[in-house]
Amino acid sequence: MEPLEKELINACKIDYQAERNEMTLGIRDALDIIDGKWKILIIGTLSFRGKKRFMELLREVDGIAAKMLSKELQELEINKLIKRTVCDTKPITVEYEITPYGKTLDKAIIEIMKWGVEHRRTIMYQD
Amino acid sequence: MEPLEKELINACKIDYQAERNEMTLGIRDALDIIDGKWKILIIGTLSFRGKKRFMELLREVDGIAAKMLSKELQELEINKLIKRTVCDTKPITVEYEITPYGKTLDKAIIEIMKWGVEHRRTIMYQD
DNA sequence: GAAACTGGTTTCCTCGATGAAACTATCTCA
DNA sequence: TGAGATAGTTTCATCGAGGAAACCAGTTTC
Repeated sequence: MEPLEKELINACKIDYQAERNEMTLGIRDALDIIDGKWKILIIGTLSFRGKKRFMELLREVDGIAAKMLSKELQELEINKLIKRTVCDTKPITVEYEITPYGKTLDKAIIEIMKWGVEHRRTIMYQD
Repeated sequence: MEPLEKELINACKIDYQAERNEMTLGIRDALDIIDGKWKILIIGTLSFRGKKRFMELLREVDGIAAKMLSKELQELEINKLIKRTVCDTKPITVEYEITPYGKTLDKAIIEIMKWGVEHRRTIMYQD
């Protein structure tokens, strides 16, 4: 095994019995949940900008269609990453907020975002 | 703006002029590149297990079809995340390896993997 | 009474992602 | 001479992601 892979496994606090297979499965599982164009943006919005109502999300997550937003929110709720609350206001409003479990994704999202921002700058200033 | 978002922007070393918009675009750009079921697995394999030949990748990235692998490798090469080298052996072999630029994705991949592994354990031991 | 806002659902459609399997071409070894 | 390994490409088919727009139901305002 590559020294680097050992280091990585260590970083992941994965016992050596588990190793590669569990890492691969881990990536797969994570991708199943955060897959697609929208989920990370939705989670990021709720996690870093606080709770939002449906229409607010529709406006803030640029370009998403109502159907997609609705579907993605349902999936995120099933996976316990966000919480949906119907408020007894008139007209009724619905609030979506990140759960403590959803917050555990912060680190990963921040790393993706940091890389993306750097990448975008790299591309813009080359050529 | 939420205090958390300020913190985040700080963490991203993004100047305050850029803020939200650049963060959103960053996530989008990152997703464009690492999107799909396979790219992170391929990059991870090359980054943590060292250079591989086509057939080795076909065997190690479980479940991928030759056509997909071929296509994904081309895209990753275009984005300068991996390097393709034709070796003058008989029969000719082709080596794929991660580039220094590709290595900059390590942190993000590790965070995704760590989350995925934890998530997998959470799911397995609940119920 | 009509329009506008809330939070969705439903229907219809298209296009691209992905898979399976066959095919190409070169080289080696038995 | 032909099987098997190298690294793909090509063809055909399917299925689901995602978008556009209409619709629904309740409330409130004009």
